[in-house]
Amino acid sequence: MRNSGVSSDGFTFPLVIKACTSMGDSKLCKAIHGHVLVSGYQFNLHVRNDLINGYGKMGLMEDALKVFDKMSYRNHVTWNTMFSGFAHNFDCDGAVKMFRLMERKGLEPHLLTWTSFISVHKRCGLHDRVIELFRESRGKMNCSTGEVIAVVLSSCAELDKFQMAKEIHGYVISGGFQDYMFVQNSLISVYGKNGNIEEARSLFMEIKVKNLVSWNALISSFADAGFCDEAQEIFSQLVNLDDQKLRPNVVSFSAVIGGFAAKQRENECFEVFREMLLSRVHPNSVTIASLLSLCAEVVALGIGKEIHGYSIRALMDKNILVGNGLVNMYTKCGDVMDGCSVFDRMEDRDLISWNSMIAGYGMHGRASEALTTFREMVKLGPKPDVVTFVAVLSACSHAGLVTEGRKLFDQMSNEFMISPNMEHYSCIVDLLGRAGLLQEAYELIKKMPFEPDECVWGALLNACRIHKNTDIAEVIKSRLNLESEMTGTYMCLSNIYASHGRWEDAAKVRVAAKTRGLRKIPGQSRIEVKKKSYIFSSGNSFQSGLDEVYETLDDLGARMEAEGFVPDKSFVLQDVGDEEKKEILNGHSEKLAIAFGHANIPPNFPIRVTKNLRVCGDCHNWTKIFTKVTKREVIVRDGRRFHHFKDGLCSCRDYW
DNA sequence: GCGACCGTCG
Repeated sequence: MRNSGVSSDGFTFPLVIKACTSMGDSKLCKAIHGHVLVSGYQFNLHVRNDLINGYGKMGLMEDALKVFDKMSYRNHVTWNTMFSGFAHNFDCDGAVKMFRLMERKGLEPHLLTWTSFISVHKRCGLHDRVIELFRESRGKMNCSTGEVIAVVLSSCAELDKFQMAKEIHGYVISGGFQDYMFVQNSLISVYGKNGNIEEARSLFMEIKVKNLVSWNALISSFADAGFCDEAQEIFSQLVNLDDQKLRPNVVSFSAVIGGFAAKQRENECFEVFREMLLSRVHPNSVTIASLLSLCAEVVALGIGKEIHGYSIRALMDKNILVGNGLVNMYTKCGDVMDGCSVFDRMEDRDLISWNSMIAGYGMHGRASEALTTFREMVKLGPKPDVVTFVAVLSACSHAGLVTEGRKLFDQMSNEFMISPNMEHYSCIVDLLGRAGLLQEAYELIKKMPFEPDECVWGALLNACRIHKNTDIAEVIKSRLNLESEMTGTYMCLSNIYASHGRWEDAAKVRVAAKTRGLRKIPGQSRIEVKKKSYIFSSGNSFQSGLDEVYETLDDLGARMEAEGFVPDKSFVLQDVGDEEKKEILNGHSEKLAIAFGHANIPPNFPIRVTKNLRVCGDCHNWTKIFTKVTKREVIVRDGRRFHHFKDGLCSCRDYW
């Protein structure tokens, strides 16, 4: 057009600017801006609004502001476009400043102003503010838009405000928004997050023309509610539609993968991931984070490392979600050093990054590193939250740092203004209890501002077991909630009796638990051999390779006995299958308990494991299972904790 | 005769 000598006008420029914006070509946009300046259209309102829009969408808010500042005449679209720019750039402060400026100028916000202004709060995660602003806007405008309703419903879902969502659903119907697809999609999602999948499904059926978001909302509703097979079924329906406009995207795949990951169904999870790659749908940070979280839960270090490699090749390793997932995966798979090096290399760290690293150090018994990281976080990082304190307190508890733990517990409420919850009390009781300060722990429980739960009593009970105190154990027994489903507490009590040779009392507690139909969920162990994960648990038939495990255990047991090791029999084996009972009789399982359970491994105890075997996970009774064996070091996992044995010395206090 | 600003899902 320009080559043929036709000049642009106030209609041409907006179209070209829009094209630049959709290509994300900011250089070209600036060049067009130059043409605007020399061709006399710099005062055209439409052109200027489009320039503001383009710069805002391309992340150049400074350029957008320059255009805005130079304008002597602005209309409501100008203001709305600025708010939209702040929203796209997650700049809530900028939007708030602009809103105040607007008020100072005596301008009333339009419906679309409210939409953008509310949206920026949602994008910045300020969901409470979204709801406040929604009320304010409805009060002032006496109406709303479907777009705002979609945003507010999504914030309700984030805040678990399902009652409010229902009220807004009422407003949707009375206000005539019920046929608006964006609102319908949002409603599916909020009902789905509340676990009301039938309502989500019927809302979905009511949508006449469904888009991909509608499908994804339904798939994730089922996946979130734990119905991953149904989620996959809906996903297949979507695939079978064979509609060019409705091809599953990264969100659809990630929802199904996330559903299987949450259920620790790794086979299905990786199968869907493979399908995703074959369909040439590119995974993003959310997909990778789901897979890493699965690897962490099922202790699949090999696959976790492959995913780490994939994320590097896909240039995603700098992403904060991926980084957090890697720190979590490495530390939970027993590789605290690799977790640490990922953390050190992260360019941005959020609350979750810091919490994951502190918890990672804590579960490996590296309390001093956990505390150093915590202090560093206080100095440079985000404000510690409830999870941070669970991590530091349990780190102290694991390492027996009583003074530090007490100090942190006080600081938590006095300096950080975080009131301790049940988990924090469990940690501090565990800390004091393990240190033998049973009376102090008991006094603390009595002073708790709310009713202690089974975890708190369980921590004290466990301390009674360690320090062979039956007096306090008896008191706890009377305080235990009889409706409790915490079978672990009963089993601990039973073990205390057993350790004192009070076999009848031990049996009574067990019978009491059994008559109420309480059964301990069997502990499960996992072993990763050649990138394949094997699961075994007591009472179940084992997969192949068990002979090798027993061979190793026999070897360990024999060596321990040869070193003059005396087994700690304070635990009794319970809820075992017939096969295990036979093994207990022939002494096999006792060796297992010795090897993994409660060993005072003597100094310089030679640890040799055949055929590079790696076993991980936990069994309730035979709690400690090897996770990683190198020439000089053995890492053992006990629930969420890790114990490092090096040259016969263990970093865990229990083994001193 | 033509335009600008808002939104839902992992």
